[in-house]
Amino acid sequence: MSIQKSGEMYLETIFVLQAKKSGVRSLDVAEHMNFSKPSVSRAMKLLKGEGYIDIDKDGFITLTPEGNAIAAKIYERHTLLTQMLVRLGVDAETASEDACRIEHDISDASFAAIKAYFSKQG
Amino acid sequence: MSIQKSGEMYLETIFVLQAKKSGVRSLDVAEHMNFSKPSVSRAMKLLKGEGYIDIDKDGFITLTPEGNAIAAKIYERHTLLTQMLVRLGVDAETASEDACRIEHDISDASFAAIKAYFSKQG
DNA sequence: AAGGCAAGTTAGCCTTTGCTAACCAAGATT
DNA sequence: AATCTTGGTTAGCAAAGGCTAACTTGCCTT
Repeated sequence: MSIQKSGEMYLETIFVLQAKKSGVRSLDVAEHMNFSKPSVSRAMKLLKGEGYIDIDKDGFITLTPEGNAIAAKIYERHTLLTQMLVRLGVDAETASEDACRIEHDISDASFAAIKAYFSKQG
Repeated sequence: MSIQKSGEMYLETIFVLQAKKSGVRSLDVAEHMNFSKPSVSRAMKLLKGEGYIDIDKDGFITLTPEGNAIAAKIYERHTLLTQMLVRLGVDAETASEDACRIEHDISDASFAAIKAYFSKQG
């Protein structure tokens, strides 16, 4: 079966952490998401098995091209949906929290429509 | 713990069915949602235990005031989110499917903001 | 060398929520 | 009366995805 919401969240987190620091490990992901080490450990094993990430012998995680594509897509959604909500008057924190859920739920078509609408004006 | 997404979906379905026919039973819900009878049976037991629905001796289901409040809220979200997406150019079916997921995820604040924006103009 | 810390893994539990198989109970039909 | 159909329930499985407890491993320090 295809990737799940939780998988998308993990990939997005890795993506974000990679942008700020060099060398992302399981523990960084756990801290950032507020999950336990074993939860992340299992998730990483699955994501690796599905070909979305690589883990080197020292435990450093990198996104494969497939993993990166998903992460980047979700991250773009997160950013744009947050912006949209903020523009409509929602406070930044709430906007980000809501975006974090919607980003996994919305179809490509709907996201494209929202993006088009809120890009060209506001 | 508070009501779950799945609970919201069941309540919304009962709400919708109530609007079209008099006397909603478990089986109607199952058919409408494409779920098995036992799944719905269990869900109804839970919703009843939580005070969201009543079930009479003949199996007819009615929403309690609390259940109705949730159902109406979710249904309003569904309707308005669908409308919004359609207005942005998404086809009706996709819009409805996406709305069906987003309706459970969004905060009151964000929904209010979207509603205000898309009500006053277009 | 011996102990201590940091990162990860293993084992196994729990909840949610779908499912099937099989059963029960009540009316309707033959 | 005997059977069939309808609606519902019971029992128990499965997957996803969180958790804790406890172990391993490797390094670092004393």
